[in-house]
Amino acid sequence: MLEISTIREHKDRVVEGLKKRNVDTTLLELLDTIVTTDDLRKSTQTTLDNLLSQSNKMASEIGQLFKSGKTQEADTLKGKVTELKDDIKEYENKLRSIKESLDDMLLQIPNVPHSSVPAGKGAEDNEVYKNWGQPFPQLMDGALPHWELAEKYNIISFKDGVKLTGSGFPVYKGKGARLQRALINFFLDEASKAGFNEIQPPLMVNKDSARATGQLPDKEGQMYYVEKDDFYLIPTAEVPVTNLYRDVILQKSDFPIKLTGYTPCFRREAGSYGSDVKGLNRLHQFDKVEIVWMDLPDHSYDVLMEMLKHVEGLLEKLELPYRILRLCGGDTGFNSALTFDFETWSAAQERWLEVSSVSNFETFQANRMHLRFKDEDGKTRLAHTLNGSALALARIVATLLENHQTPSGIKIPKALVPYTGFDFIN
RNA sequence: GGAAGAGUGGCAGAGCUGGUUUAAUGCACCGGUCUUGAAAACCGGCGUGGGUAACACCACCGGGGGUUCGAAUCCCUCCUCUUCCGCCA
Repeated sequence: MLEISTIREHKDRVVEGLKKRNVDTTLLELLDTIVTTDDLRKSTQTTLDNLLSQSNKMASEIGQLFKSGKTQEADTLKGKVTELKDDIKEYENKLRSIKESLDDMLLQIPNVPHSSVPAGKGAEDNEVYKNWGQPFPQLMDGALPHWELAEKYNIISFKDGVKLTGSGFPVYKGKGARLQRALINFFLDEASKAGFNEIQPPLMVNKDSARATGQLPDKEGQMYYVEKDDFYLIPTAEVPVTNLYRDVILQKSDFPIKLTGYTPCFRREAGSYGSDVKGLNRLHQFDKVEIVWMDLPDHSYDVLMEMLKHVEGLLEKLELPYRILRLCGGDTGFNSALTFDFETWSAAQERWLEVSSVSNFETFQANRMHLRFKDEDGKTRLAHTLNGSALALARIVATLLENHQTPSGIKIPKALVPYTGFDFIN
């Protein structure tokens, strides 16, 4: 959520930024409405405060009168306060509805993109920031897509997943299961080496948490919901891990806060279809190691670069060709100011698969979460939050299988062998 | 799941027979005096948000709602914690 002060003081910058997102012009008009509604909020609040002040004063006068036995005077004063109460009720209601509509409006405004973000509508306008591992390794004749490899070597069963639960819930078996576990441990170890503190969070969160990181209200339909207890299954570790710092005021010396966590991720993926959902490409449950970083505002873009380096290192150790995209305005997530997507080349499918998304939210998320720190002058200011996948398992497994296949089986990258305990799947 | 008790400012801890306490006091923390320096002592400051040029002022005593002229204090409800019982990895 943007701060109203930002909209007030830097409206030009906000408008310019939102234009890069290719948003509807009504959204730009909303900015003015927000400011005028906020003015109304202030004046209504002031009126209400004055009424409350009067009523407070009278109430304590009544107390004094009772004490000194002047019951009659007290009673007449009571009548006066009762009259005030109608006004107070009225202004309280007015204020509440103003605040609600103000909130509704603010929730519609996405983050302002960073100056480096190119304008654009969608994926076709993203900028290739870096390529690695090209030209692509040539696959042998008769190379198979990962879902066929999975079946051939009996390491992943989509069919059994359907039987147990439904589509999008694969079952990993034997070396497939072992490969999953190896990747999780590899990613967690690499994150630990890079100074991220490992967290094992709950896999369900309450509404407050889902709201704070921005899943609610906009992405409600994407989450599995446990009605009886009012919990949501997490769509990413970002939600519980970031929420550790909800409603927290830090000291400057507490930074940097670097966290990592492995969790399964649950996504309903309503409306997805076609080749998109084939095999491991898009699942309802997948494993992911997430890194979350909170820091001072003036560090956050250095931090973003450091996070990129970390993810690059992982992909290179897994010997997977990848590219990094700087997302254009239209493709950048609602909460993000700057996002880099990592895509690995799925050789057999001949398409790119997104395996990581690294973003700087600046104060957008912190504002909603109330994550702040004390500045030197004693003022509380919003911190910056960032996060990224490091990495998302299922698609990594997909490209790993496809890219490292040989006529006799699948070769495990050297860096992973200590974790799998085998170097070949056949 | 059942029963009882409890949730107060960074921590500890009063207040809880409703009105000079609209949050005492102690510790911690920050500034000052004193000191060669430090400690001690003393003086002052010391929560969050709204609001103001700055004050004033307003809101917040687990969350939400209610009673009352007035609620940390009474009532309802939810959440959490502790203890006991039940169940159980």
